[in-house]
Amino acid sequence: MSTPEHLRLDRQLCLSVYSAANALVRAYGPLLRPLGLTYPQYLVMLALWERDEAPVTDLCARTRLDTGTVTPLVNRLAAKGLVRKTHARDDARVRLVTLTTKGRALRARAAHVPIQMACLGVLSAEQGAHMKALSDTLYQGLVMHERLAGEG
Amino acid sequence: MSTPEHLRLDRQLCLSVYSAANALVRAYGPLLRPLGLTYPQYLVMLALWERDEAPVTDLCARTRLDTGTVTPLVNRLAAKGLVRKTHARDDARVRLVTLTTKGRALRARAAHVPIQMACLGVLSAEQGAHMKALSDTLYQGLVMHERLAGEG
DNA sequence: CGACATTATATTGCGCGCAATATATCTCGG
DNA sequence: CCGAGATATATTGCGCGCAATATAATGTCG
Repeated sequence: MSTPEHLRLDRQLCLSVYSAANALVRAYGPLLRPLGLTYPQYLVMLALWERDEAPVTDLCARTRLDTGTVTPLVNRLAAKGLVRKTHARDDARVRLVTLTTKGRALRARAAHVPIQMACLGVLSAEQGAHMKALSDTLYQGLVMHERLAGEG
Repeated sequence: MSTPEHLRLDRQLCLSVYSAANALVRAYGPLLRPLGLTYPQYLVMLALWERDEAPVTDLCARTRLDTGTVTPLVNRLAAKGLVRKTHARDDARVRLVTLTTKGRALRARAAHVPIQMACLGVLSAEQGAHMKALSDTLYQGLVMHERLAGEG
């Protein structure tokens, strides 16, 4: 018997999104390797380049990564001398992640990265914008769903 | 000084796609765990449910995973008794991955998975179709780009 | 004040993604 | 037939994703 429509691999939205995301991360590789960063590390650095200092939880929220990923990742950034971890004065639980001079300096060398990626020219500006909007909708819808399931 | 537009985290298409893909895989978790499958394992099973037997390379191509991922993954599927590995008669290099009876039987229990996912209702049918088209375009463009870079 | 939930972070274990490398086996030109 | 590439698969090492768990500090409410 033949495969029902909905089980066909080429019909799965998830495979398309999954493989596109993986290919995207691979595409960043050649641009980030010279900077000594992986793609998720780059996300955290982007967050810090916007604000020199942030609690781990804040980095998790803005990069959409989880604490199990961010804690060791930040330790690796610290080992490279790009960030430092300090204690917040008002709340002994929170660890502030702070850019070092070296970490701040890396921003200049990273400035070309988004530009180069855009220049791969795989999607037009409108396609990119549309894809971003749909991805954000999907992300937020799924996260919402997780929350609901988590309570019930 | 403030962050230039193109370095702003909330402007990155890649973060949107990346986090959407991760959320999608997480969303499959509760549906696949009862079947004893991870999401990439599910992709390989989908490929095999379409055709009982396939060389590893063929599975890689259809699931868009690479050999370093698929080889140990298939070994885990074999350990669960869902597949078997045999030798092709005509070419001693290729290993055929074959569904076992147990693996074939699992298809019935997986039939509801795509339906349940669709019923999360995060994207409309048109949005889903559009997102799939854009994702495939992005994937194929990036893979094309990898190939070109790989040669030069 | 003291039990108890909540919050911030860290840790562990397993599977995956990927680059790099290794090892057969095949193909093809000479 | 022989040797140079090409092809199919496997292996290794590291970083990440995530669920589950642990630990400590904070907040809250009786």
